[in-house]
Amino acid sequence: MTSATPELPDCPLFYVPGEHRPDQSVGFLMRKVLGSVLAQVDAQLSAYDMTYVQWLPLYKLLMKEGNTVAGLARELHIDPGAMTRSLDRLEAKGLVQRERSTEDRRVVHLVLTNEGRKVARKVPIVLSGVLNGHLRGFSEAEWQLLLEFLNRMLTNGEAMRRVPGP
Amino acid sequence: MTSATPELPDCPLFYVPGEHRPDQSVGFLMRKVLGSVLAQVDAQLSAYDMTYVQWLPLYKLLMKEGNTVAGLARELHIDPGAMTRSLDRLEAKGLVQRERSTEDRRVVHLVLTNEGRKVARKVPIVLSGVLNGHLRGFSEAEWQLLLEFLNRMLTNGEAMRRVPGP
DNA sequence: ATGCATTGACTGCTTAAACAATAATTGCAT
DNA sequence: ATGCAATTATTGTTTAAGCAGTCAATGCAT
Repeated sequence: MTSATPELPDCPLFYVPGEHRPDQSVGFLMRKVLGSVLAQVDAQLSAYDMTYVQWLPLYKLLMKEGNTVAGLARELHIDPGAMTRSLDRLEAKGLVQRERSTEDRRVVHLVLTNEGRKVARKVPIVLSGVLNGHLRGFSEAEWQLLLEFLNRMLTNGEAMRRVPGP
Repeated sequence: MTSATPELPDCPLFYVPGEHRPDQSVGFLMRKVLGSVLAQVDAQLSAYDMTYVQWLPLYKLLMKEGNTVAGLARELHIDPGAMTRSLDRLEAKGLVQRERSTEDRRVVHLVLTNEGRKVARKVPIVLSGVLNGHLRGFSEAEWQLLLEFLNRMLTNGEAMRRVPGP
């Protein structure tokens, strides 16, 4: 109809299938950066018998952003089934408790134990330290620019989800 | 000894534990961006009964960057055990073949089947399209800057690994 | 040349997340 | 009010990755 180009007209051509160089791919690099951050965070959190992913629901509970299985699953963009099993592990460690609701007997209310609250509050310290460490040498402006880039990529991604790509 | 600050002296303080805002965290944003990229790539690859992570070893084989279980595991920074099971699935799909080495009878040589080669070559097309889509509106300079930022974070991460943080 | 450490592949167990199916509620529409 | 649709939590199954342990083969040192 329009032309023979397989890409949308206003799409940059930074990446061309023929010359695929992983070390110049934002996706590949971001995977590595994220892997580095996660590894160091988890290494420090192992002292509390905790990991980053296990902390996420605890933090949501602490911040009162959800207090049911389905609520947390929606917040964390994961499957309710996965959430159930995550909570099984957290409950086994004595960090959260399940309490069947009396108003709506389908829902289970989740509450942090004292131990859970204590652990949940320690994680942001580790997180901040590791992130700051990875940003050593960055100016405030550079940091803001990086955040802007990431937000723009996210917006582009959502736009593509609405209008599936070429 | 030196001072009371809990951070290394030349570490930026972009993130402070007290005021933890996930939507301003590079880690959190990168997780979301990467999730978006991966979801769209895998959605398109499902047409070939393939996923991004399953493609990685195929690509390494295609590029002749490793042709044994241990070699691929090292290249992809994953556990040899995980690699074995990945290859089980790829072999079951008829994309790779195992051939016990005759020189060193411990090693298993991996070879792409014709089907495997065909699939492996299709993935970079999808990958490029999705990445370009996420970079819509980026100038060449901005893209380069983003790559530079990521590389600097990676270097910082490696430095921290050598000298474990504060 | 024998002994021991290393390497390569594999297996069992755990965490994690996705999809699908199920059972028990709840709520809404006719 | 009864029936059906939606919601909630859970369980099974698959893919994936990590750690630890096993077994066979190799190679190096004494």
